[in-house]
Amino acid sequence: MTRSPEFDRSIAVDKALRLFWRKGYQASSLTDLLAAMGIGRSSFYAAFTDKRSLFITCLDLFAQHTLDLLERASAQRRPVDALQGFFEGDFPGGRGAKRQWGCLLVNTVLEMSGVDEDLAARAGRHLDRVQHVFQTSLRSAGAALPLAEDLAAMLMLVNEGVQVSSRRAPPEAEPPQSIAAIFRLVRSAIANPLVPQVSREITI
Amino acid sequence: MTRSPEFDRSIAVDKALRLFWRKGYQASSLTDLLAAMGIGRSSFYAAFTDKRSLFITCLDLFAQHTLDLLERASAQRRPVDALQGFFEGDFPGGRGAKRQWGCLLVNTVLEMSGVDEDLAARAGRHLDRVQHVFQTSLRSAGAALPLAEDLAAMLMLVNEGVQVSSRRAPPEAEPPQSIAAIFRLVRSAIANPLVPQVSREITI
DNA sequence: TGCATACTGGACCGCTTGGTCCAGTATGCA
DNA sequence: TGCATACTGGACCAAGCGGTCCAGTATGCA
Repeated sequence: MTRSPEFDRSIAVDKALRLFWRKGYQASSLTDLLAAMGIGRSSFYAAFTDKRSLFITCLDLFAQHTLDLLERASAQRRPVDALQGFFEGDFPGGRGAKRQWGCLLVNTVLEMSGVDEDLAARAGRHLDRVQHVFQTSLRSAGAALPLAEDLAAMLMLVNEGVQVSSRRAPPEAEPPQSIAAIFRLVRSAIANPLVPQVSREITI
Repeated sequence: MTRSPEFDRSIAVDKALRLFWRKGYQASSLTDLLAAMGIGRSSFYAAFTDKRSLFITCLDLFAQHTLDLLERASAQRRPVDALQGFFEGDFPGGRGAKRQWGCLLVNTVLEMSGVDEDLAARAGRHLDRVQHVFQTSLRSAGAALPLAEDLAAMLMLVNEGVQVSSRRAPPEAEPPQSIAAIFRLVRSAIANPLVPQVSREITI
């Protein structure tokens, strides 16, 4: 009765995700996508409606993978260790994939704001959820609320920055030393909250 | 004899720069560019050869503006204050422009790597020069060499990250509190270099 | 074996893209 | 005033884009 598609949907989505991840939304042409996914045009539109719809699927999938990974890492290690491991390159798609292509969410915010605000906002909402996980980890590591907020926001900036520098480095490069330096700062800020806690209002 | 063009070249380049800055390279179509610059197609190709060539011009110009601004700021204020001011939104194009559209160099690295490696590498080289200025400022603020290197690399990551978060915030938003938090960490690391200086080799 | 189902490959479409070309025209000089 | 210069607007082009359509075919069931 109902024939099943001749390709594995989840594998095809994964292939598409990797292409979008590497080249961005606009630069991934339909022809590129079809070649990467190994399917024909009709099958593509039958299964995924649209290039844009497929991209949204990939975006949501990527965000879910990222959150899952963070959650699993936090369950196994001390919270700050888990965060550091995340920054140093553990990621969906295997170790090193993150450093090679950056974070699809970050890339999308940058590429699509001013071009497709809905896509940019969607990626931004996913990033908010990631930041919230950062904050939770920091709190459970002992950071008080305002400090945890600040540090989470900072890690978010760093996370976004890592993606950029990763794209400038050869794929086999070591994770940047600066990550280790940042986490030294983070640990010392948590261990010794007295120092930096001066007058949020005045400094701003 | 030689007629001068009817448009002001530097103004036209500036208009193009702003468009590229806001929308990115790929999403800025020739039609968009012509409308923004207020010139016709033939004049465009006569004056700038190519869309790509014009983009390179804009990229180099932006980098030069950025370096000039950093240099001027460092001459007027204490080095770390100058850096913080830079991060909080002083920029070519007026205060707020940076936070609104990010850093063209960062945007270009992300958009063009995997698409046009030469453009990405060019933007990356400009970013290296910016990072070198960061490092110089930090050294003159009293940071020893390895610490200055680490902090400069960290600020580079943060710089790149700021661009991303800036695109997610409304244009009139205040500079993120996390920048103030980061500079508190930076100042305390310089003032108290004992704490974080533990075993670079082991941590990596 | 034969039919109905529905998935597939590829021709095709209109549109937009970056880029070329040329006739028209404004300019500066004699 | 008239000419030579060279800049300009807009028609035009091939190529590539995302998306549609249909004939062909492999599948599962009776």
